[in-house]
Amino acid sequence: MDPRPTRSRRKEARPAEVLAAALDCFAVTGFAATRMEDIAARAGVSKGTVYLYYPSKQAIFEALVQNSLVPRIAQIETALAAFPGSATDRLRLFASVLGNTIAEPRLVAIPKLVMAEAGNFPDMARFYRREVVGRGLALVGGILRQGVEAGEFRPLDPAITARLFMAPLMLVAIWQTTFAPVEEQPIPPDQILSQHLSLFLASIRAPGGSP
Amino acid sequence: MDPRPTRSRRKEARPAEVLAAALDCFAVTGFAATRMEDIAARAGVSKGTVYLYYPSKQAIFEALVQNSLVPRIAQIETALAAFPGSATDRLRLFASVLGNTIAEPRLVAIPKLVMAEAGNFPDMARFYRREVVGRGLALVGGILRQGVEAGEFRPLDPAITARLFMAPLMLVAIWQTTFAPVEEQPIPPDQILSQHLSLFLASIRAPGGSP
DNA sequence: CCCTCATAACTGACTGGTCAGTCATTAAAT
DNA sequence: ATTTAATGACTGACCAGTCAGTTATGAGGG
Repeated sequence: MDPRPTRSRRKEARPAEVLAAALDCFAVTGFAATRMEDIAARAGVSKGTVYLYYPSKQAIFEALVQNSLVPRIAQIETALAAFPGSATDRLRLFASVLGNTIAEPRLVAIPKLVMAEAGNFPDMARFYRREVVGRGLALVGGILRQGVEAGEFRPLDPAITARLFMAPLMLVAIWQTTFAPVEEQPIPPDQILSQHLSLFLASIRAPGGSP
Repeated sequence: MDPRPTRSRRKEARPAEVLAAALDCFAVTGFAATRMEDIAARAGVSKGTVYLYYPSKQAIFEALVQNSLVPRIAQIETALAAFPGSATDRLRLFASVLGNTIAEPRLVAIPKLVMAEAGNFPDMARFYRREVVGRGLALVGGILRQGVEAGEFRPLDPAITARLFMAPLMLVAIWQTTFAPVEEQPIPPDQILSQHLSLFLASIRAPGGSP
């Protein structure tokens, strides 16, 4: 009579489902204000089941950070390693891949959570700083250094300039998840990003370079 | 015998003291994880006294946002109105005043809190968007428009470019309060900001302008 | 093919602790 | 003596985490 069983046994699928549900909840209410029952309900499961796969709320948070962003960074790293173009083209590629990531509010929620909870979970902040931010800055810094050596960019400090390159990307990400629901006349993110790319590239281009 | 009275009655000073204490607590543990007793203790007062002046924890949060940043923005607005220089100089002034604000971790904590709690308190997000972010962007946009009209900057979209100007300022602010305690070899914020100013101004300067 | 039975995935009522907010009492100030 | 700022023990709600009990599943036996 009942078409679908009220209970199902799917040991393999649960962890990922729980993580996805937790991310949805954390993204709108934050870490502290999210109840384990909320996560369970959204995952279509009871609270006890959540504890079968994760020993605590903090463990879910940690798994979330490790699962979602580190693979994404690794993917960008390999894409860039396989891409032989000029430094300018590689910066464009980086910005476009990261721009796509930023368009997913669920992924952007994670850095926001890390920032908000850095005081409560300093180990996670350290992990995130090293494995996500550090690797991202290293990638951009490497491209900048390559461009300077090739005479494509004027001399500049790669570490500082990498941060300046990333800043508008971060800002757009944060904006999307903080003020977008409240915005009256939103500006499309890609307009901001393409304007950023053209201003930024113009400002670091070596004097003798082609337009 | 007791040098200082265990109780003192200072109706006037309490609200500000409570706000200052609350800001300190929120800054390190976030809104949800801060207990009213923590705030009271840091203000040198009992929990009941806090409730004499603020009806709830959320009310403290709201008062904090209204008290700390709106005056600061107003102050920048009047400073700029009284400052007659070129658009370039006015941008420099804006950046330097905001740079000083950013150097105070206690003030930077507020936007971080607003971002983290935007989902729980959408009214506060709206207020902050309008009274702080909106006014800041309007100021920068106005300067940019003035510069374009004066032939000082090349033609550009003031709304978009204002956001690009603000991005590194925001990034430095967030960085200072998130990763700085975790950083091995920190980069001084003013190095980032001065590099940003020189790159940004170079990229928007009109072709015929002076170096 | 149907019917145990064993296994373990799953459930949700319960516990223990925490904390926002209250209020009867205390004491400073005038 | 009166007023009112200040106190802190108390209450009621809420929730992370537990565990005794329930049920899906599939193996083995008839």
